[in-house]
Amino acid sequence: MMNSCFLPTSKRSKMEAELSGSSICNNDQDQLLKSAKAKMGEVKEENQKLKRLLSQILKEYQSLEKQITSMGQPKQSTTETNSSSNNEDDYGVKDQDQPEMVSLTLGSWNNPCNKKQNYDKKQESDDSLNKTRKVETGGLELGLDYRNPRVSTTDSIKYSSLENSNKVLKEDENVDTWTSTQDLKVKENTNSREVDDQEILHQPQVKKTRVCIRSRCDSPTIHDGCHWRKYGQKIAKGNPCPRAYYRCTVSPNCPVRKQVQRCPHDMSILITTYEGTHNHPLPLSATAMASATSAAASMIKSSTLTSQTPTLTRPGLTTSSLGLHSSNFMTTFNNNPSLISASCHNSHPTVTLDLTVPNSGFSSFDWLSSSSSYSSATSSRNSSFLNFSSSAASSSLPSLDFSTSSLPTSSSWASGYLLPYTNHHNNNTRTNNIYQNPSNNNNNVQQQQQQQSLNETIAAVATKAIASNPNFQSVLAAAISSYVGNKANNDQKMTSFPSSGALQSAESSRSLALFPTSLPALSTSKNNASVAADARDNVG
DNA sequence: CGTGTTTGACCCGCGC
DNA sequence: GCGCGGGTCAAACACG
Repeated sequence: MMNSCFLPTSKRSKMEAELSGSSICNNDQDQLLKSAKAKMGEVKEENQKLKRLLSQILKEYQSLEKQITSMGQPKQSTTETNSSSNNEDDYGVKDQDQPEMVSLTLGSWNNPCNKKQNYDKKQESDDSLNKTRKVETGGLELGLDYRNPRVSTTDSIKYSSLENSNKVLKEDENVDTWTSTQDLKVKENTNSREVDDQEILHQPQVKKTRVCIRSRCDSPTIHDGCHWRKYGQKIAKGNPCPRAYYRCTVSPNCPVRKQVQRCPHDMSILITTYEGTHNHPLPLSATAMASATSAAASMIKSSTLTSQTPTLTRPGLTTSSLGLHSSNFMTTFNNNPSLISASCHNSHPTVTLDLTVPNSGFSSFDWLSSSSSYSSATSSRNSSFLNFSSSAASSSLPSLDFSTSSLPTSSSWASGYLLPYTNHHNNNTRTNNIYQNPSNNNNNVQQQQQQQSLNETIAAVATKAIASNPNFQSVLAAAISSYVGNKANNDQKMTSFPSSGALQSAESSRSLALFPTSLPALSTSKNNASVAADARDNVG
């Protein structure tokens, strides 16, 4: 803004001339321009392909939707779905009164039939003693549950059901690598991936998967959209800071626990450890965190990211050998080995997502809506959101917000609505955000051009990252779910992307801000490989 | 009065 | 078997 306003006229005109292409360029510049134009063309082409893909999947979704609503026993088709659809009584709210819920689950205990028993402490104890938990209860589940009460009260669809194949569900089960059960050994293993899994299975019994998130946070705890009740506090050995124990109180029987502790070496770092799987739908505001944690677990599961985890990762299985994981998203993690890692503490497989690493893809994981900030939220910041922002220059991921509607109090979560990127978010504190407020007085044409170019570049990068992800189709499905729900909800909650870009063209005026957090989180299925491969090829 | 927090006691798994 | 440490319970307390 400064540079364009206060540049000498001659220099400015020269720059403008260069931008407009009227100046005499040497061959290099010419080639650069040509290559840039070619890339722009590729991006546009990619946009069209994505758009077609999206519409195709949307059709698929709608047809499935019709099938499910027409089915007499809709729940039978979603036997792998978590128990959210049966939890109506837990909330005392009928489906039709509930806001749409997206349930991201991570961990085990996904057997809805034995849910109550599973959460019973004694039962858990028995399970741990038996050491022969069944696959259904001991497996690590990663699922997305979409509930749209306006369509049907029983259309709780696991995202993978969109894959239109039972094989997918089977594959998803087999993806579990951290189950301790011996039963898995009995399973027929016919492909190489399962052979890899076998190596994992030989490790000693492991407990529930934990996801540890390290983030810089001043408030006592990060706000992740769920409602927690503190039930204990301990001084852990080796750390002068007390460790607080929380349990999820969104549902009375929810087994999810959370531990919060300050890093002994850096008090500004808050270490939050999640354990267990929510047995209830999560508000969208909570799915952000669930996405992040699931993403970590998913990525750890699908490839070797660090050398710190010889027992939990798959030897010999690298991103290149996976082939399909060579996205920018993966690159982001691979370039920051400390960003995500897996370890095993007290037989708990633990995924650590370090959001304090500078210049990472998630360099500033801002939980602006910390519990302490809710009560003091002003009108200018009544929208709670978390932000996976990144440095535009160094990151492979664009800055995108995963926003939700405002939450009324610190002790209650409200129904979250997916609110795509809005500029007013940037007016607050994040000055390094690559998207600038267009209402800035210093804007001029050149800056707008640069902004647009930057946005397009970012969109291209995002598109590439998205398209090259094997979970692309699932993400699209999730996005569609979000889209469908929001469409029926209130279009006024949706705002358009600030500038033209791939995402915008992919879904008319709606940007899919869901992508950044849900990308790696939604699926462990390998069946998206073909889609991802196609997309990657298209991206080039 | 309902809800959430604090804190000492207790339980249990693990290592020696 | 014993001690240690992590995790949980539950009564007392605080707060709106």
